Amino acid sequence: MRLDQARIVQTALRLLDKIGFESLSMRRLADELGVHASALYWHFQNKQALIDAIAKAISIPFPIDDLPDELAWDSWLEAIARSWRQTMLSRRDGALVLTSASPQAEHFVFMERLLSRLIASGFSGADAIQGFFTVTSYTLGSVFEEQRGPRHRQPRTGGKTIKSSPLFYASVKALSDRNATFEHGLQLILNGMRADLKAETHVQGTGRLA
Amino acid sequence: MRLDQARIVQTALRLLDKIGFESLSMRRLADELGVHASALYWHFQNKQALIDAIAKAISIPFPIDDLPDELAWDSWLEAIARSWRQTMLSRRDGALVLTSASPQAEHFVFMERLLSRLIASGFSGADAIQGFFTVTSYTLGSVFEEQRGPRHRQPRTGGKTIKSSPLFYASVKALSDRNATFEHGLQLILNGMRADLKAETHVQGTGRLA
DNA sequence: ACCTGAACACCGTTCAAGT
DNA sequence: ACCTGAACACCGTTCAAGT
Repeated sequence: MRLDQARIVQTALRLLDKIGFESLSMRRLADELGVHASALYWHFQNKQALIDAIAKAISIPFPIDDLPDELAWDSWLEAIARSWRQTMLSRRDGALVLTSASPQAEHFVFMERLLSRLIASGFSGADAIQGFFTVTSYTLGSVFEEQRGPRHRQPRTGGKTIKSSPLFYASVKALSDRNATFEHGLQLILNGMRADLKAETHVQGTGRLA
Repeated sequence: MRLDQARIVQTALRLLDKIGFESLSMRRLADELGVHASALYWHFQNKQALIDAIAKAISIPFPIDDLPDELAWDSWLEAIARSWRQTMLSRRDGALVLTSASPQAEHFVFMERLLSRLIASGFSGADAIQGFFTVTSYTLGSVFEEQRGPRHRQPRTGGKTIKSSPLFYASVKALSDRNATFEHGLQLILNGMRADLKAETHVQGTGRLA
């Protein structure tokens, strides 16, 4: 069976879910394909190029055409945040994969559309960018914490931690619904942006890039 | 010159700033110390233990005793977010180092104090935890993006990106003041929490862990 | 065109042996 | 007690050689 980029990437995705990103090596992947590691370098320039291809394969296409201009700006931000989060959650160590990959040109196209949409809604250019940065930082950090290995979640202080940290252990329960937790934080940020928008439109009416 | 944990960690920090976390290997560190890599295993059980020690050495002690109960809850959150951010920014790849390390028991003590402070201010247990989670996720994601290598920041579409992404390139300028950008996003979240707090106290007066 | 096989310069970790 | 030196099972990447 002959190799090609698609088959390599598919096998890499299967392997990623099985052994995790840290263990995903060119040699291990080649083994899985019944081939020598050097064979992969005919199809990909190096490991980085393979990672980029994996990231692209994982990425849910941004719903850019499904978002009409009539849709409220906060619905746009919600859609992009959820879409990116689902992309990262779709595979083991997805956040790590995406941040290890080179940025995809597609993201910049989408960002452009989003920023102009926010500015059209009354945000100043600076506030639009700040809001976008805040939402993406939060989304990235949130998935990162969600995907941390189980080893990283437990403190090493033994049994007495439970007694001395009742609020923390109650919080583990409270945060068990990951989706609801993410949505709550997202709304916190959007509420802050709504307040900014109100102040913005009341003071100067229209927003230009500062 | 004899080895000890302190000298190893200090050298590791110097090396970290010079070559970055990905290149920081036991063998490279041993070279820097004029010793064989195996010698390090007398002082640390394995690389993970060394990383934990590095993370601890980097961490600014949380200003837990400098924060009186009289201080407003949002000042508490601001202080913890800034302190953690400064810790991560203090060294090259600091965010990566901190997330690669095992959680420090000290953090849980601090979190406990913070949550009880938020609840005492009128938040429900659930809202206190959600707010804390949102702030920490945002802070982590924010520093992560800030510390990404220069290679990761440029799209590979050549020169025409500038023309097709004017808003994006304006945003690069707008986000140049990293501290101000971080503070703005932090205030977005805190504003959202303030709105939640108002609704909370108006409805039920006092907050208990839900 | 596409893959093998050997090689190079690396990893983390273990362990007998030295001092 | 503390370190050396060799070894084991790994890495990413290159390149001549095979088909």
